[in-house]
Amino acid sequence: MASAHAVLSPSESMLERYRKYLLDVRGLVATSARGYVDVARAFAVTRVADGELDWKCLRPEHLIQFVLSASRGRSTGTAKLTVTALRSLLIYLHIEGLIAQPLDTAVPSVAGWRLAGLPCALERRDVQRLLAACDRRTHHGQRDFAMLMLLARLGLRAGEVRMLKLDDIDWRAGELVVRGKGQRIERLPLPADVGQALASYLRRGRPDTAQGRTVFVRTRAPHRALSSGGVTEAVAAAASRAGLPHMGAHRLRHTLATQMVRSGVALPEVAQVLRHRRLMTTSIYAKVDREGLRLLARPWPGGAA
DNA sequence: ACTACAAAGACGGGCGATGG
DNA sequence: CCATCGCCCGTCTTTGTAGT
Repeated sequence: MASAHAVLSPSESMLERYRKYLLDVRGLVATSARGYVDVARAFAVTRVADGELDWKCLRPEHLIQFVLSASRGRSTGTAKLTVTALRSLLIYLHIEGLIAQPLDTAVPSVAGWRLAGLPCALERRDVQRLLAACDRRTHHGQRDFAMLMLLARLGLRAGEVRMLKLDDIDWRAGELVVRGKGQRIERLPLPADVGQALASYLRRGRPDTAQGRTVFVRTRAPHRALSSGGVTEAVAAAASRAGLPHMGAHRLRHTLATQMVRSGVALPEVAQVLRHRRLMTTSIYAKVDREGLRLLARPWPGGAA
């Protein structure tokens, strides 16, 4: 990281302007802008000649070359991000007058089929094992148990657990304010057992010296809010203690959705719990359900079974 | 039903506070 | 004082929304 006094290289100062454009003009959130700038940086190094950025000699084949080399051995999703970010950069360069033509249409498209894989849910007893793997006699266990309850019973995302504020819990109404993906804010009913886990952590597990108003803080000093890896880490550690395969926090969200569909809950209701805006997003779990039924139906009457 | 765009989450590697 | 492990960072992957 360059210090405040160091002179930024030509590409770093261009990238910094690009980042500001993404945030201020395009209105992206910081995490998205970061991903775009990362791609732009990788592209910029291919354009450096004699320590200067050279856009004049840029040709469509250079774009194709870059996408191919950046995507080799990567997932289709990553290739798509590369393409999207590269187009965004080319539009920016054109706006800045650095390239004469908006070359974004010269970037090749990436074919990709969504919903190809199936998210795999945990069995009910495995969720119980995961929860039981938290030693609730310790502060650490109190915290992890409360976080796991939010993930497993309410289907929150890891980031939503991390961002939860003390004031987001409405004990009287039995509701929870959730700050979701895309800067959305919604209220969710707070089941009694989840509320109990939270209350127990707040009374006995959360250090008095905790900084700020976030519910969950680091178990070790400084007792500040967890960063993005913290929640994932707690799930992974519990899975390891329970002797379950490695998993992250999102597995619990999948599990809740799949269990709801399997027990016959209507899709719009599942979508409401997951806070999906489009039913199409939820319908992946309907597919899971059909796959499950197909497996059950495999020993066809009259067959070998 | 497709692609593009956006904003997450997962994960390996390594740092450093902490408690022995 | 030093080994441990919870946590952070960077990179890659996955999930979610919108437009056509």
